Amino acid sequence: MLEFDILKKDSKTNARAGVLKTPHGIIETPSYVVVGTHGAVRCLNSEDIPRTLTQLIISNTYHLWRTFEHEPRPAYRLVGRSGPLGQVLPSHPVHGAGLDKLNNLPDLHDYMWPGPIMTDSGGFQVFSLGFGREHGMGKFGGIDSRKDDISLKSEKNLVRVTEDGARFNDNYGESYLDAETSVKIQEKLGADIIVAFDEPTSPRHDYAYTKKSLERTHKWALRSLAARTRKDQAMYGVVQGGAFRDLRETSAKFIGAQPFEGFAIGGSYGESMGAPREQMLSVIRWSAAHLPEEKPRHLLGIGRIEDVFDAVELGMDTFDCVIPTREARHGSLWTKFGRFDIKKGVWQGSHMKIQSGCSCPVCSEMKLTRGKLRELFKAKDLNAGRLATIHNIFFFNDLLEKIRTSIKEGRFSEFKKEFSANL
RNA sequence: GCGCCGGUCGGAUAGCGGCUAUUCCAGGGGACUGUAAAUCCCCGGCCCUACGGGCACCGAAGGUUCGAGUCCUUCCCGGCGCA
Repeated sequence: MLEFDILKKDSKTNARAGVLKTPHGIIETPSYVVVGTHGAVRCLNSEDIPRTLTQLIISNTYHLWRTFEHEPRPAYRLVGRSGPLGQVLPSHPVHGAGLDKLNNLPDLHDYMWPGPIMTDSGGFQVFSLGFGREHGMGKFGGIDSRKDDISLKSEKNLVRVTEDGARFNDNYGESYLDAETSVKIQEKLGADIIVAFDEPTSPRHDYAYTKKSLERTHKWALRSLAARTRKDQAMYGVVQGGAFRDLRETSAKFIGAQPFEGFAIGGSYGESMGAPREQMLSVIRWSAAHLPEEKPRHLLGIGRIEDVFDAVELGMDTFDCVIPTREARHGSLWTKFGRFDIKKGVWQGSHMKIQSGCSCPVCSEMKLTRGKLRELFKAKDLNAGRLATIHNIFFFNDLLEKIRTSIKEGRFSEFKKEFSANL
């Protein structure tokens, strides 16, 4: 169901280049994993995805389960079917809702794209809708970046975690998710790689809570394994333990010893115990050291370029992150010299390409200028987000391809240094 | 010339006697890390001993009032109508 071959190990670092084989295609690693939470990469059509060098997409158990239960058509497929680049045809209805929640869930390979897919367990929502909100913590940085006003940082905790699972109270009402339900949903969604149900802890949780939560996550991991009925899906176990070294090591040893086909490192990195970034790198170091070397390792939710370079260096194989897609929608376009905001006045009427020499379809086929893209953003044209998203995803995937090549050619460290210098 | 209507931050707006003048757009700045995010936050007249404070301000000038963008008078400007 999942084969992983390491083709080359870097001599100076723990970086490795490999191939991950799934029933729906192969993934060369290290690889970026594009986020398609609701069963669609936001702003893109199924036809756009193959043009972005994408190898693997991650969708979310919680969101798909909740939206398919309540909405006939998840809102994020509104862009429509694509025609030639630059055109959007009227959207087509996507039917899903009915009476039986689980029966309505689509197989993501039919619904989203036919290539390799992974699904997250919904575990992150236990945190992000729960203590994440209560503590004003996001995935990274320790605060909700959307709010400058400190009084607004803390919001209502919408989750109640018990030993058995998590009770949610979101916009749709109440719901309950546990390891068995998550696996059942993930089996219905049919991804090539599914993830064990876990509880990420907040950086503001103390040692005692983090330890207790970790024990729960381990229990849920075993239950997730036991709940499996399909033989064609791989399952990744998740290492937790906050920023506590002994807990991370314990977790990596425990999870690493279970019959998972791969492993993931999860968590939220905040300011409580030193700089968030250093904290994350330590966590990867502590965890990776105790995971079986021959199996694939995924870093959950991490995604800035510098983070990817460091994570690759520490032996991680795949990374998923909303940065390329979200920033694209928000007007941040990536180039090898860093990112720029396409909405700024300086780009009005500009004849410059997004990035000269870029071989993404938007730059090389459409030859879209910054001025034109800015115009689309200003007009709130749906193609603005779409074209920006295509460019950004291509940029990240292309970068990872270069990283792979550099590892295979034994010059990863040099490439990292060289590329980082321009950012 | 007469009569109506109107002049509020770059544009458009709210405000109908009560303390720091509203909102939207445009403009400037910033954020975004297993997506309740095609989103959110900040700035936007002048001055200062600048995480605070002072002074202005609603076409202009007077007036009424404890208090006026808001009421009155005159003037200026714009639109419409009538001569």
